Amino acid sequence: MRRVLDEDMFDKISNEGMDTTTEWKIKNAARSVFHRKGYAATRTRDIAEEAGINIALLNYYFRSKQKLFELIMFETMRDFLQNMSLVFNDEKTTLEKKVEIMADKYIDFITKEPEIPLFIMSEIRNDPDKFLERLPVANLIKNSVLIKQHQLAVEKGELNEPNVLHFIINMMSLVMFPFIANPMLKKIGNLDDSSFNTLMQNRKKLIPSWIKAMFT
Amino acid sequence: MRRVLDEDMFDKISNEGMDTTTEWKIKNAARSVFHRKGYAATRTRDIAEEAGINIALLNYYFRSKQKLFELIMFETMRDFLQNMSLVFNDEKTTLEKKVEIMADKYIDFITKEPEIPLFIMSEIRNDPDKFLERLPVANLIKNSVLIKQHQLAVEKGELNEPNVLHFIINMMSLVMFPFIANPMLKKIGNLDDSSFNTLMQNRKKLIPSWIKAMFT
DNA sequence: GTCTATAGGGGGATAGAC
DNA sequence: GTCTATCCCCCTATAGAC
Repeated sequence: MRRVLDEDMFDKISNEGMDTTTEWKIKNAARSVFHRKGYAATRTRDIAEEAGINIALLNYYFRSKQKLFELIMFETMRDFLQNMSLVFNDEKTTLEKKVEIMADKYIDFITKEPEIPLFIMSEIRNDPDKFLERLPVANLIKNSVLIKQHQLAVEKGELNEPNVLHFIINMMSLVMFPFIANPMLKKIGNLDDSSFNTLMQNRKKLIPSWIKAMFT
Repeated sequence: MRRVLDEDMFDKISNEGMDTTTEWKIKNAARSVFHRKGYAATRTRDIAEEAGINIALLNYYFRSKQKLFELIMFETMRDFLQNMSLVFNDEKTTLEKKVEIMADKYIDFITKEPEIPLFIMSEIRNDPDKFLERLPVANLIKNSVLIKQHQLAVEKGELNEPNVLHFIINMMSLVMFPFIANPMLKKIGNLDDSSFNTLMQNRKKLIPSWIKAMFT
């Protein structure tokens, strides 16, 4: 079953139980290599090798390196944003609780695929419009429950900083930056992968208390 | 005067009043393009064009794309670390004052060349040992005055978190992450370049007060 | 020092057999 | 669907004239 990739990207992202097909093996290898090296430094040969197939087959299924990359990029951003959206738009949790869940969920999510934050930021830089225009990045956050709750808290005088952007930036910074600067931080702190992960686990509890201290 | 690049990189980094030579034009173009696109996505043609010369001349002065890149990378990291070192190792300032200076100096430094944080993190990922082994990244921080002051403050019971790594990570996160996530944040906050810069100027004062709130 | 012309190699993509 | 063989373009680097 050959994939046609000319329609809406998001239709193509579902993986309907094809977890062991050739297509799946290629996509998995592509995700791994693209995440690790970025688009420009990745050779289709690397992907083929990691998938245990050859380049011809890669082009048979995905038409081109470019098309395969866009698929991976959109899938990755979808996962990244979905995680955020779920937390930001939960009607049942308080603002304070949202920070806890965000730290907890995101640190687990990124620990499993630690290359994702740097990958996303790098590739967005290369073509901001392409990936930001097509995805509901802004709306997803602008209309979120979290924004409304923050606005309400500001009006009640519960927060010392009215600009919600600082709130969002700081939350994201404290969670994601350590993964982006991972090699440098491991060097500075004499950490191996295991102790780095422990450090990040500790931050799950620290970050909510820090956010609270900063803004109240 | 042809450059020989086989010796210690740092000897080559001084620019002794050659601010208008061809070599200088090429290096400047290279810095700009490498910072913007990264090593893999950069073509020597791009650099030559931006410098207003041709590829042959680029190779005449710098031997190869690889060598030219390493020069730029080491210069960039040197500037990046030097800025940090000056703050971290000032004997005369308190820990609290260091945070103020760090936020102030770094935000100005990065605002002038906003691509630097993402550039450094991306290229270090591609070859962590190459760039981290040769530079005094770790020692520069481990033996710093800031670390000693932090240790002392912990012993006096003035800080609520004994691990200095969290202190350093949070300071770096709050300053650098916004630049790394720039396109996404501009999208989320409906910002143009000018209002983004204003936001960062505001953070100069906010970050020190936040750090204080977090740790005391 | 600076250019034009070109060599040389790597990497993406396809043809065609099975 | 999957492979081998091959095409061809693009990019880096160099030769050689000025």
